[in-house]
Amino acid sequence: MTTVKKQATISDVAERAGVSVPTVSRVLNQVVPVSEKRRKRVLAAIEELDYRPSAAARTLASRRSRMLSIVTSNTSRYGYAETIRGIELAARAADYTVTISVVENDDPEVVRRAVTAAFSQSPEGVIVLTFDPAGDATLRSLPTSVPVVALSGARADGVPQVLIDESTAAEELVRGLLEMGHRTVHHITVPAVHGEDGRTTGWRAALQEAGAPVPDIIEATWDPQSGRAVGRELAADPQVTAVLCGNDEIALGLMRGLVDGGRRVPQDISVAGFDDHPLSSLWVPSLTTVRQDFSELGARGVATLLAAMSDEADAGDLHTLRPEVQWRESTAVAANQ
Amino acid sequence: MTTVKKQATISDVAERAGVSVPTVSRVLNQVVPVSEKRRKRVLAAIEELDYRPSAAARTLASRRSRMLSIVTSNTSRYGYAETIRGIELAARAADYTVTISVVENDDPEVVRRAVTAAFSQSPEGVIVLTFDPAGDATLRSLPTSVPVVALSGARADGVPQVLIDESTAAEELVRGLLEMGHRTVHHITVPAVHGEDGRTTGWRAALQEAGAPVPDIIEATWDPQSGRAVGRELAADPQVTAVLCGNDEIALGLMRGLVDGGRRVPQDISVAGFDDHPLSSLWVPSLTTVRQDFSELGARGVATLLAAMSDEADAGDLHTLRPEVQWRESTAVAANQ
DNA sequence: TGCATCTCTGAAAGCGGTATCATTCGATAG
DNA sequence: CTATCGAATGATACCGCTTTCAGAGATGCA
Repeated sequence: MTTVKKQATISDVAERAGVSVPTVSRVLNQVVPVSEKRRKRVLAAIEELDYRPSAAARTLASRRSRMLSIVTSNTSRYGYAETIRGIELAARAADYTVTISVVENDDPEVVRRAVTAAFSQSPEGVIVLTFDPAGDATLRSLPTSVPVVALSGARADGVPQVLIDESTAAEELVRGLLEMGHRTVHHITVPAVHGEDGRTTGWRAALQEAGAPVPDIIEATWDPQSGRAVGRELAADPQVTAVLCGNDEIALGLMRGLVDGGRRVPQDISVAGFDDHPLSSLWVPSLTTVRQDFSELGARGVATLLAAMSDEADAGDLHTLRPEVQWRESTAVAANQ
Repeated sequence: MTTVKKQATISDVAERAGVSVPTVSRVLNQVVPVSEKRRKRVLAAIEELDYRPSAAARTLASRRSRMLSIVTSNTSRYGYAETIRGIELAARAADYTVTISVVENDDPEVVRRAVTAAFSQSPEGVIVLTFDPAGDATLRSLPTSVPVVALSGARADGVPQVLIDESTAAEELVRGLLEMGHRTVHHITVPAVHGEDGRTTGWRAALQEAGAPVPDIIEATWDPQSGRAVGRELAADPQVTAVLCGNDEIALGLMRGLVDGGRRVPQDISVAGFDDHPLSSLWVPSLTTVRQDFSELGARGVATLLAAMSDEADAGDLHTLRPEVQWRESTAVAANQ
């Protein structure tokens, strides 16, 4: 079985180096100067004993956990995973450790447990991914004992926030599609926050501005297979010539469903997604989509949170990221009927 | 700015409930009985003060952090993300919190920093994802002060391990392809652990067993675009009629590259992947691949680690998961030439 | 050389819990 | 009513580190 040898403590190091415990602490935290002579001895002792400070003891004594907590409903889906990666990178650069707590859905009890888990480590700040109802519900039930930042695609009140301006990008996409001769653009959504997400808002605005009909919204789940099911249905509807999807995974599923139903993309139907999933440019046809810089979103989230933690930010703060439309093969001029 | 009110401590609760501090601790940990009367008072006080125990203080006093640490080179790629999700779920069920530390590559300094980060929280156990060289290097430089489990696609020595038996599945895949009339099967790998991964071993074994030629291995990176580049090259080589890829993302990239080069899948060339990425069944054509249950891998990893933590496991332990071949549209009988 | 002024260092007191152990309480038996 | 014993409770001592705070050395200037 694994050999277990006891971890050295700060007093082991102090003893070995022939200095007091606080002196070791000082060389560790390098804020108060320590004479070169002792400093070297301490460093050597640390090396020899393979000493690693106990984060728990540090947290307790300093009342600073150097931890940030992420609350999210999902860790493996592309946009979430990339955002989390961005957060973890930025946090590490600022010398913070990140813990993740997962809220599967917006059930109050589930939310409560996730919040408790998030706070059990006494984080100095919390980042909530409000891409969906679960994140949204969490945001509303967070204690106010610690600074919070929301990362999202739609506005939320009372909390500093980094927002991806999905709405403008969606408008651009829809406008482009209309210019290609499509009578209107259908829209498939993923379950959104309370109210409406920016993609939907932009989509509707662009249609109305152009005087185009606004079709009923089609609701899908987060599972790409649900896009396929929708695709099979839409394949039968000759009215549909262009579809904007809430994310790329749904779009890819949709394309497959359309093919299942005997339609061709983009000759018969144009399809656009949202996110620029790493596989979307490899699809046949490659997918027109909106590139969102999720890891940048995460990094900005951390920056905003650190600002809030040092009182340099407030609840009104709003940082906006401009996503970028990528026109690719899955969209084309409308067929002459 | 965000309102900050001070967190209640255990002695606030004790005072409010009119009991001693240890009594509060006992109702919290419910291991020693407490009279119903006091118990109720304590619970009420906890509720009223919105008290949440400090994990740091607990860790320090009990020498049990209730933390598990994952070391991984990647958090957003499919297989990794799913495994991490499985770990997090299983850990939570066992009342453990999970921290992740990322090793970007196998540079010794990078590895050292990741190890330090992983250990700073005094985890009670560590899970290493040894899917690649970075994870592998980490495993070799981990201190032995804490139980470790490796999650992997190839054998590693001296550590309890959960292994996906890729080799058998790869053999099955190659054998199937040969039976479809392909002269041989080419193989594209992703950067592997030292030595060879199970996919490659199984691939070679099946070819040799059938007396088929064993082509040179083609090396790709973890980036799906590298698969596309390979595809464009292979499209020009008439010898190539079947390709086994190290993972689905490469396979999807490859298919795109083949299409770019004017070849059809599966009519001209059969392609198979590894992982059963959620999008692989939606591709056109849908991808033949090997379904790996990553979240089960994570769950088993936690189970094994918990066993090791209670001395019920040892370094020789090896649990094996049998993945399952999924035959889909991207593979077909060889064209008559 | 003497004294004020900085620097650097160590002693001591916690941070918020848990573990140990002695004590008290309450119920039962005699 | 008292003796007895187990169950419930509280006092006390840390866990490993940081944070005062005061003292010891080193340095500068008169």
